[in-house]
Amino acid sequence: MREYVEAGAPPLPAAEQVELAVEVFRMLADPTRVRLLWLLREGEAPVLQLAEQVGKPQATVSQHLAKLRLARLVTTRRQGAQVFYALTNEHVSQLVVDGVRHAEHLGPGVPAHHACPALAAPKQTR
Amino acid sequence: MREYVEAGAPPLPAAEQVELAVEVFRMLADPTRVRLLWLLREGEAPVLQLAEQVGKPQATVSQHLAKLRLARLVTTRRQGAQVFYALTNEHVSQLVVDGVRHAEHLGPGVPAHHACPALAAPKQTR
DNA sequence: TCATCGTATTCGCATGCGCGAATATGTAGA
DNA sequence: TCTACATATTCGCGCATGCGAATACGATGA
Repeated sequence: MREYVEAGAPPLPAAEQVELAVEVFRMLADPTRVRLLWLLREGEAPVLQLAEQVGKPQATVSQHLAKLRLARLVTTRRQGAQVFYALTNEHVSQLVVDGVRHAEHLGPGVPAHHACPALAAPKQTR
Repeated sequence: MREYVEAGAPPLPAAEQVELAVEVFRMLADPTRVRLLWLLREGEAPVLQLAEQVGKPQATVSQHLAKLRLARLVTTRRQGAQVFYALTNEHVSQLVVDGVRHAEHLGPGVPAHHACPALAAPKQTR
């Protein structure tokens, strides 16, 4: 059995890419922001509406939206005095959905269903 | 107080689900842990090897692996004095890959001042 | 049993972040 | 102009966390 090939060059991705990915994950590492992004999947919305829907003060939501905007996860559109926020692309939506769906499989007792039909979850190592 | 809105906009997912997803994202919100998970995509590995590959002291890597284990993202297998860590399932791997690939999509120019001292070089002894 | 290696844990420091309260900016309408 | 509304920003507190150094635990072999 051959193991991995270890040389002086590990298969690590570029450092900057890791940093960028971490930046995105850090944005998703907050319940309020996840809820905001989740709501924005339905379409654009102004700040006050989002604030009411997530049950947080307007200033807090504005701060979170600002961070999400800096991280390029959402974009803005002015209409009169209001500012409508929207997801930058569906990739963001996909990440959020995947995270939440993955969470289903991780409960305190891992009671999730298995995608394996007729197989009692053997150890399929990749 | 219920935090559910019945204004035609459906959907905030269950609170516990959001919390679980956030916990997963928080695990991914650290460069060292992302690198560890990335390396584990190649297969299981003991702590010291991982420590050398990510260029961090053994104690630090052990702490991160412990957190990942508590979050159910990795599993352990003893063989003699060593402990081999491995990814729990492919969902984890998928999330990491998606995050990194999404990072590529964002490209350069994320936020503002980003004086990142982060270099994945395994020779940085801080 | 002791000695050694691999791993896990504890401690203290510094940093970053979410939150709330108060305030500033800015945009329309009368 | 002034007024009202929507959003953005600043400040300070409290809490969580990554890191390194030192140490403790655990398993193997002589």
